[in-house]
Amino acid sequence: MDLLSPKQIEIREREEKILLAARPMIVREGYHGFSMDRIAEAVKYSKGTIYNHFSCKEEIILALAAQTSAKRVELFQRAADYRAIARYRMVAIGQAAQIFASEYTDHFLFEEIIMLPSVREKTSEKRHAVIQSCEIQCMSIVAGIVRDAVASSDLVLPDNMSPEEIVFGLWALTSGGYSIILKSESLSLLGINKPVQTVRDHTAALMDGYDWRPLSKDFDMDQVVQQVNQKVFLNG
Amino acid sequence: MDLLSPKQIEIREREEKILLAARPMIVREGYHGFSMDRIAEAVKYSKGTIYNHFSCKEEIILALAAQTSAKRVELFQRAADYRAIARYRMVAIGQAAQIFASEYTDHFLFEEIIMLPSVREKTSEKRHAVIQSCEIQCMSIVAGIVRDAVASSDLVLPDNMSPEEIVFGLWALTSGGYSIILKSESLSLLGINKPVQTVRDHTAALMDGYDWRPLSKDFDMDQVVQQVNQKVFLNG
DNA sequence: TGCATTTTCTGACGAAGCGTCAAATAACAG
DNA sequence: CTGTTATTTGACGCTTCGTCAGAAAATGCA
Repeated sequence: MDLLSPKQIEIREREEKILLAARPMIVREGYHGFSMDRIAEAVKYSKGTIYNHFSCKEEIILALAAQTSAKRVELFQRAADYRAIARYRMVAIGQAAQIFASEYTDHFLFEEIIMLPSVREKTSEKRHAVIQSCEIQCMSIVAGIVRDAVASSDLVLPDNMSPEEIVFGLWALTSGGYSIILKSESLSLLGINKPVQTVRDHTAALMDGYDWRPLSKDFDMDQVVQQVNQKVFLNG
Repeated sequence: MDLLSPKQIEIREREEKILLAARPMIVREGYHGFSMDRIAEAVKYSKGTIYNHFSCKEEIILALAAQTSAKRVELFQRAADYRAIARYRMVAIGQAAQIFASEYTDHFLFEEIIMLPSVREKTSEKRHAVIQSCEIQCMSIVAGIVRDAVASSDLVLPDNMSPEEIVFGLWALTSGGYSIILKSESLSLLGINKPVQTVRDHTAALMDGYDWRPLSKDFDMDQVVQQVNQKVFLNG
């Protein structure tokens, strides 16, 4: 049963085509290098037609960010479905975040652009809501794991702290870490040589700080990571 | 003894005047709202003269970010000079970061703009180096406190982890946290109501995770924060 | 099929901003 | 006072954005 008319399908496909052409342009030439005229030329449609799909060039970047946001939810869901104790599933979430960061580097560029207030103002609230919903989904996936840990007494929440607030800390640490890694080329100059490993160590330390069992000294982290890569993400 | 000729002083003053006019314009109207023509009009100099000072409009934003970066170093230095055990001085650093985030909200906007690759390419390496040097100073100030903690046996570094790598974790957590607070308007929707407090709790948990003495359960955090605000930052 | 109506597409156009540079002005030196 | 150098100016060329009147295509109907 076709829910979409042929016309709608054509529109969808063209939208896809535009995004497909835009992505490498933005990555290669940055926010300023890419222009609507050049996209129009690349996809062989007139500028007016492009503007029928996207009300401004920022809207295209927003759509690209929405695409990658959805990918992250997928990765997180895969990680959360790993059949293991809560603490190990958190390792899987950490791996998901790392895979996302290395696989979809673009996303961070797009995100920074669309979050600039001047860009945000002129872009559709609706598409922002899509991204926000992905954010909420990721949050609730991870908060679910925290709840499981509490239910099985691996973790006792501090007074006045919700599972979501625990997740907020890990989120801040991870996103902050990767954002510094991408921005600051001087990390090795500062004495940090394996930043990705260091981020992982810190997330472990943070969970240890909340006394989340098993503590990281009480299990073989490398082995769990390897296990997760094999069973969850089918790598190696 | 005058090291600067009257002419040089005039140039300095004009530069200051330009930056002073630009800052609120950028904050109010964002990266796109502000233009060189409008700045020129505001300071009553011609566009050509503005371009004698700053090679492009992005360079102005870079200069503004450099100003605030220096302010952060000041705050961190003040915090590090607090005469107390290392762990309490870390509380002071946390307060410095919080004061910086609330006092110089602009900085985060400027930083995001200048870090965009397309912006970075066209701005002076020299001014970027100034900002990087501020970053290195902050890092070494905090790493110094970590070293003090190690020296007085309050902290034992994990194998293969340097003081700088410890700082990296706290830096990631704090900057990531404040960046989420600024960007994501949906935090309360996600169940996080006092995010600043939560960031503080997480930094404490992270240090607890490394078993940095005294553990946060073994001293009165609120009291130390209050003490720091009074003695170091002269507030309250 | 042929014609009317609606939808979609097009690219020329106005507006605005960037960065330049030849000419005007000011500063200075003799 | 005049010749030389340094600084300032704003008009100009160029690029890009986003629009919109008219062209082209699709659709409906007799």
